[in-house]
Amino acid sequence: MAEIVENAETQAFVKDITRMSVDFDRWYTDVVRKAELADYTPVRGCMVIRPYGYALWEHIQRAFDDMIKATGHENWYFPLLIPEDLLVKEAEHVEGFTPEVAWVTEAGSHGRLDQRLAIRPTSETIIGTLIRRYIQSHRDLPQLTNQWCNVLRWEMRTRLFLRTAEFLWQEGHTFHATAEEARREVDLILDLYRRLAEEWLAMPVLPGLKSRAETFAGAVYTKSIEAMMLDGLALQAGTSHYFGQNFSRAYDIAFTNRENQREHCYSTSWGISTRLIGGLIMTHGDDTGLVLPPRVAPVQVVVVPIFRDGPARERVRAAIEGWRPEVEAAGVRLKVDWSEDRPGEKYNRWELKGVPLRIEVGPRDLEAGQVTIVDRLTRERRSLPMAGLGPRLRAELEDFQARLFRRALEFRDRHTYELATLAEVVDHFRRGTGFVWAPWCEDPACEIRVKEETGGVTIRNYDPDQPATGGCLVCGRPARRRVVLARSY
RNA sequence: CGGGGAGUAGCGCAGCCCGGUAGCGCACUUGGCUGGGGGCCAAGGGGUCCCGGGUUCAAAUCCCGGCUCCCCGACCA
Repeated sequence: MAEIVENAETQAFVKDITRMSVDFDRWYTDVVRKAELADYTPVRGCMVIRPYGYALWEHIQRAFDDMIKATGHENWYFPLLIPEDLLVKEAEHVEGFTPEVAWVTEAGSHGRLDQRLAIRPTSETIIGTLIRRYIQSHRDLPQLTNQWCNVLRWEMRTRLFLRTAEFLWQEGHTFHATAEEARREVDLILDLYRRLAEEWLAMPVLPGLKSRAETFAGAVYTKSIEAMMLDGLALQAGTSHYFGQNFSRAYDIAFTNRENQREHCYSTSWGISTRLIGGLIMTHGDDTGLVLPPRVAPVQVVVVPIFRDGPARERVRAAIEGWRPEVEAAGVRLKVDWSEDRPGEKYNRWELKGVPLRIEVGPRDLEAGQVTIVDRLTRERRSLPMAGLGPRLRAELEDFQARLFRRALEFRDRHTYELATLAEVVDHFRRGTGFVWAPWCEDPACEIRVKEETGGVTIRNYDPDQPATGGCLVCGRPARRRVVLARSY
């Protein structure tokens, strides 16, 4: 287990959450439930996403949706149900997914269906089938489609956000006239994912290529972004796949090129899901609960009014209403907590919910013409003048976002190692976690060997442009790749 | 999907062995005192004891089946 931020102060504050150092998995579940992000339901693997969690998703969604719109992509909606004969056309793809596909076999008074219908585990097959109608000429390309939807995969072990049977995601599916252009699309999206993770979620990631063993079913290659969680495990936070003509051949998605010849399209697909929320929690959280990056926090600044009696309450209210419009005009998502709870309870509740900044406004502040501001990371109290609060809070939030990213990056760096041999790797993962860079010859047998000897450590990904030096950690033959190894979610 | 544990008020749990009026803490409601880090006093409300069968005069308790959650091992965004 990685080191955990813990001191007497934090211990005194938290009664509701299992401490990270005691049980990381329970800590995670406690945070998800106590922060009111999500909860269990009567159906295994299906969760209810509560308003605070859904608001988080909406901010992530908005950020990424804007990015893909700006790069020419369009949103569609494709059906939930996929006829069996259609699903099974791409052999490798089917083989990869059938173990976790759920089927609709009968319907109401209709009784048994002639052909069972799959509930989409992903939509390559249905989208391919439908999109071919709209592609005739190279002039119809590229088709840059995306949809925001739910999918269902019958998972064995489930965890809130990280691996649920039903989850929300975005799946992009694009069709191109040339391999070159499709490959560029895969890289473009991977970079948008990197930016979403780093700039919005303050979550540092390693973009790279997946090994053959970890490649998506039916893909020529898969690229991913990999993040490090606070327990040192890797989280695959987004994937972007290049299919070449695999799907286009299976589903006959073709166009007439400039030479008047019929040619199959080159396609890609890519996705991020509500899993990102799990990643967010495990990247920034602490023993007192969530810590949210301002750019996606549903509430960026919470205001706790302090007063003793009616008149004092009124003065505090007037002061807050005085600067509130300016703050909101500055684009700050502000919440004033007028609930009847005591201030201490409010502090704890909003810290648990990860709100970046808290403002306290009481009689002492009014006299001084200031507010008290407390930071979720440092818990330091400072005073800010009421005048000019809008721009000032904007700046504070930007600073908070930057500090959060820096903190996560430093954590990752502290838990990243460079090792040369299998023996060292086995020894390392016997005692700890984290990322380990190591040289690899690219032989799948060596990859399997690593997984077996370490009990589950896998190659997360690698930079295909980066040269490797030395000998393979397993067989000693000249290395072709410098790969990152980790246990993963 | 195999091995282990759990499900009783919103939450955390006791009661179950040894069948007989369903309990405790927190939360909740009302009133008062309070209010800058989870406050105090008083009075209240709240239960398909996970679901379905069985045994019994009688089941939270015993038996059988199922569902969900947690932990440990094989597949996965």
